[in-house]
Amino acid sequence: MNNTQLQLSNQICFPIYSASRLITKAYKPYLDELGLTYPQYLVLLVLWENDGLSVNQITEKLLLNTNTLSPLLKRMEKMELLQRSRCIEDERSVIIQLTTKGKKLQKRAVPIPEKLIGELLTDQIQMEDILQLKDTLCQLISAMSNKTDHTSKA
Amino acid sequence: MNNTQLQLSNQICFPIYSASRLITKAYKPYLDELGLTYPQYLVLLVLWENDGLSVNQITEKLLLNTNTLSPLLKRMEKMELLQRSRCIEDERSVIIQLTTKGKKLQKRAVPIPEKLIGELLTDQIQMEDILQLKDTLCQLISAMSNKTDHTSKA
DNA sequence: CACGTTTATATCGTGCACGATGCAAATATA
DNA sequence: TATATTTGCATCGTGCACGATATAAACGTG
Repeated sequence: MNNTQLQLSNQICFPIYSASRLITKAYKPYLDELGLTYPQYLVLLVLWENDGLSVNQITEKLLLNTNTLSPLLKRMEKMELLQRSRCIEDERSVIIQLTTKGKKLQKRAVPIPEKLIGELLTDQIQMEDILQLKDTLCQLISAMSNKTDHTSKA
Repeated sequence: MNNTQLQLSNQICFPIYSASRLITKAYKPYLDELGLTYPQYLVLLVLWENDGLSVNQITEKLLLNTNTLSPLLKRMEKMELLQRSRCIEDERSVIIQLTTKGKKLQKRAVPIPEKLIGELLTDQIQMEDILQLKDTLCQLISAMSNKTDHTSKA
């Protein structure tokens, strides 16, 4: 059986999966300097942009579930990057707020995106390609994220 | 501080990361029927195309390390999808061979890629966009995978 | 042929992802 | 206002990913 459909080289999903892993790996040396993992960096990006969000609001922005974010946020609290506190108006909600240490980290994170882009660009890949890649991916994401909710219930 | 660079919406890596997770999730219902995870499915894609490869040869095709594949292959052996055996010429190598059960699964996997593509296509995203997406990603991957070797050594 | 080096694989520890489930606060409905 | 339902978050178990390390086989060099 020689199924063209099943050849690895013809799969669209495998390049996305591999690229995601390789890019996370490319981030690592820069994030290591800040003592962060890639998902932790994503949480900080959200909070730097908008501090004091609830756990649920962060799950919506990152398309992650609470069962991923809860332990992640606890680790970040232990690292003294942020503080978790129950919302007064709604005791179910947990509000995440940056500590001074968490806020200060932003300045050191500023140069990272530019460095990463620099590593991605080659003779073959121009900035224009990257932007188009991003555009297509975002359309894919919005098409797919409609189909799944982000609670951890089936 | 209002850093455009650090806005989540301006990151190229976040869409790749999210798309990868969402696509794996889209595969899940189909792979559940076969009792497979997405990485296990990838291993089978490789073996269906070329049975009897060594662990190292599989790591090269999937850009994964042995410390990821070793336990994964052991689980698949326990599932009776494949067999692991030391190579006779070189006792260091482990040869992976599909069992009858592993080979039979291919027939049930054939319709999966087409179904997935069907879910990705919308008014906004045509087949042409998907193919270009794949092309750019593959160039990114080849650019990045040159920078890292796939052993688990630093 | 001894011995240092490389190569192929495995093990360990940590941190995601995520389905399933639990629980308490808030809300809706009878 | 009791009770059922929904909502927000947490916990648990399993399976990746991956850096660090270990181990044995193969290889290279004197």
